[in-house]
Amino acid sequence: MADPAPKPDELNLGLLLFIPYRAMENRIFAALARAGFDDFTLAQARMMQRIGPDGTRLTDLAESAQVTKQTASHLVDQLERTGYVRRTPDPTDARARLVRLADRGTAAQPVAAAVVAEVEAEWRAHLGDRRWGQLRAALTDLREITDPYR
Amino acid sequence: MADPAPKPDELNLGLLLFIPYRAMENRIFAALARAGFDDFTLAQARMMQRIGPDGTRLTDLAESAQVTKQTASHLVDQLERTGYVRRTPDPTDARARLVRLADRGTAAQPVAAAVVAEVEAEWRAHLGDRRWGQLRAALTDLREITDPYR
DNA sequence: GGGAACTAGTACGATGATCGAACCAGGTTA
DNA sequence: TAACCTGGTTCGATCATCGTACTAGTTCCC
Repeated sequence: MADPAPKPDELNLGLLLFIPYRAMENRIFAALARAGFDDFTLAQARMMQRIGPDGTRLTDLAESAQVTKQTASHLVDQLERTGYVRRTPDPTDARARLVRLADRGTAAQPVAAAVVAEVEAEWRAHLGDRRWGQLRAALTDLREITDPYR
Repeated sequence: MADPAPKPDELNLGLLLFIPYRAMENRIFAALARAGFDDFTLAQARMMQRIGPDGTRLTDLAESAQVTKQTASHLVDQLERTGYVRRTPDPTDARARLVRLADRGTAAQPVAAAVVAEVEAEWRAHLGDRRWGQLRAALTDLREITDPYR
């Protein structure tokens, strides 16, 4: 670590990525809290965000969020207790269970989606359509060599 | 939260930013560990990374890393105990103290810088010079509206 | 088929990270 | 100088995270 940023525009790319990442996360989290969904933590939200429409296995959630299975399990436990998600059996594998959004989770979803759209619109307006497209494209491309999950 | 990624290329930008951010962080952390700097945690590294060449105030570190002053203080305590940083008085304000890299910290610095350079080179090779430049430029621009610190 | 090896998930216990509240000392302002 | 603000610390509680160990179901291969 320690790349003490000689000039403002020469921040290492890690920091450069971190800044908008946290900004997005904070915006979503704050908006959900304002809408009454204030009974979960940021770590729990990070799990929930990764649940697919047809449910997602715990192991996949853990891998995607880069935490251990135990941590993921712990967070899902809490989300289950507060009614955001539920575990259902995986028909294709009796060992596995699919984590799905429950009532409270599906209620929160459109709120989150709206904020994502809002923030993305702001950023797009700031950058302009062309540069916005380039940013998305570059990040999507980077995924190929940086995403251990995919 | 919960934007259950309909198609791979339509991940919300938060996730798209998270993936390479964590990839970079993990690479640096792993390389430092291999080089013998294995006696600090990721959270401590996140602090250290933000220390400027002339020292940085605790409050600034906390704000930049988006943790509370208490957390930052706690992490700096540990880094001080293991010889990575030290606190020196701030000549311009007797209340404040500047957190600076100590011997072990300055020893780790070139290792970290080398990995950052290596990873950036890989990414640049993958994207091509032009797209790489666009990515950096777009992220730097985004900072203007997403960086509460700056 | 049947055992070996592997995978999904859970349980337990320890440590780390993080926060809120309260506080102190040095600065700033009127 | 009194009131207020700001940088930092201390204390205690809670949350997040991991390593180790375990159970149950699956896959592989002779």
